[in-house]
Amino acid sequence: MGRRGEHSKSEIECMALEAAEAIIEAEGYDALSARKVASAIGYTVGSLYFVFRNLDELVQRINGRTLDQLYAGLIEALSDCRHPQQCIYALGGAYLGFAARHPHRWRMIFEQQPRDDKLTIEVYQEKMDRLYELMEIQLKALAARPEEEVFIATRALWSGIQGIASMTIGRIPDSEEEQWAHKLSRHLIGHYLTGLGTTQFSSRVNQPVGQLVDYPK
Amino acid sequence: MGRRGEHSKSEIECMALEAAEAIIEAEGYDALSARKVASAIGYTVGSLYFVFRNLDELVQRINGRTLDQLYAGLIEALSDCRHPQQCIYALGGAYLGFAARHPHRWRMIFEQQPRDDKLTIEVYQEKMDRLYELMEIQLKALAARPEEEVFIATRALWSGIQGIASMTIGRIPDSEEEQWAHKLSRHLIGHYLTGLGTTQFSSRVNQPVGQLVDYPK
DNA sequence: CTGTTCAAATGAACATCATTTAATAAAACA
DNA sequence: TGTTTTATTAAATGATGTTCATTTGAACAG
Repeated sequence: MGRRGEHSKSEIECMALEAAEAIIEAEGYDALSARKVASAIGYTVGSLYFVFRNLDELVQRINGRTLDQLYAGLIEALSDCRHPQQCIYALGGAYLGFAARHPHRWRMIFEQQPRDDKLTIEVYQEKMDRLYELMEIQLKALAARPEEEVFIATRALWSGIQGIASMTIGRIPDSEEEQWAHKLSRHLIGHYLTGLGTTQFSSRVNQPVGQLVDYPK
Repeated sequence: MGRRGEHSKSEIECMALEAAEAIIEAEGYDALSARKVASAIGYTVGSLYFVFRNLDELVQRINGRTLDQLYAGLIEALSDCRHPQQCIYALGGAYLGFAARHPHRWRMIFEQQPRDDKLTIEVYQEKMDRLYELMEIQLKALAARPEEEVFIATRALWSGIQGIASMTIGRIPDSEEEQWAHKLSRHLIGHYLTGLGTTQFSSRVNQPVGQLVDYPK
């Protein structure tokens, strides 16, 4: 039972975040409850509300930390690659690897719904932009393009990888699932970049078999 | 107050599903509750459990219906296109349109987590495969490729579109968001298909500026 | 018309949840 | 030592999903 002054406010905060993360990692988001977190750190529910405004805030804090860890993982992955294209593959692989290793926490980022609070969303968005930026840098290095196009390409590519993760990565870690995710990722990135490359000079030099028709503007 | 024998079991089931869909569409998944559905159809909670095993089952039934509607929308979209590539754009556009028009029900499909019941998941998977198939047909028509590659391409492309939807479509309908989603979709599909087309004959005829390096097998 | 049957429908009960708040106890300070 | 402050708790509130004993009313038997 947390004795008076045994832990500072920020210590309790940290303990709570770690306990909550452990619960989520082990049993999933639905298993998270204020009482469970409180008892895990040796306090009662009320104390949690002394530190966090509500459970939503706790979840958003965890999401922030998860995004930070993800960012660190991507940075780490970039140290193993040289050429921009290699780096893009590395980013995709690192993202999928993280999602596969921490499926519950990763899903939580996208499944939480903030009822109010635009402020926290801004911090959130900032962390997301940081992730985007890593891809943007590689795309810029790959080919000189108008800023607008790089912006779009970045979002399209990240979205594609995110989609692969969300369609293939289940609730419990499964190495076969992850392999499949990586395969899809390499396929999508590979062909997308090839397409980006060919349209650099001319958008329709190579008409494939079948009738390739331009999308109506 | 539902009088004795006023509605058959399947009628109540249908009423409940429609009421629940209306609640979700209007207030989101979190606003759904057994009591709310029951009172909406003029019955009490207990009666709901006479028809559905639990709320999870009701949600899965709704998801099934949503997937059916989505499928119908995609079929509809295919009637407006001629060439395979046009059709692929149309599929992507129809998917994003549906997600934008019914954000809550669309999200529910991916956010629900089945604790048990592999049986319902099979029906579920079957409906998903039907969606995949629509894309698969177009890809096959676009270019003759090994079956395995078409299989992968189908999943990669759908995943990409799904990712775009999940990253851009928020909780409340917003036409600007939807426009942005469509833009990303056209971009991703366009370059991906171009890439797929160029690699049909040779995988590296057009080396872009910057160093294009093959992904290590 | 009366009594019995039986499934449909109910509403209360249970356990759990997030959140609030009045009470308390310990530390800090006078 | 007495007062103030505040960290901490326990209990209360109202909502949730789910269960179940009870009731109700329609259909049928005599």
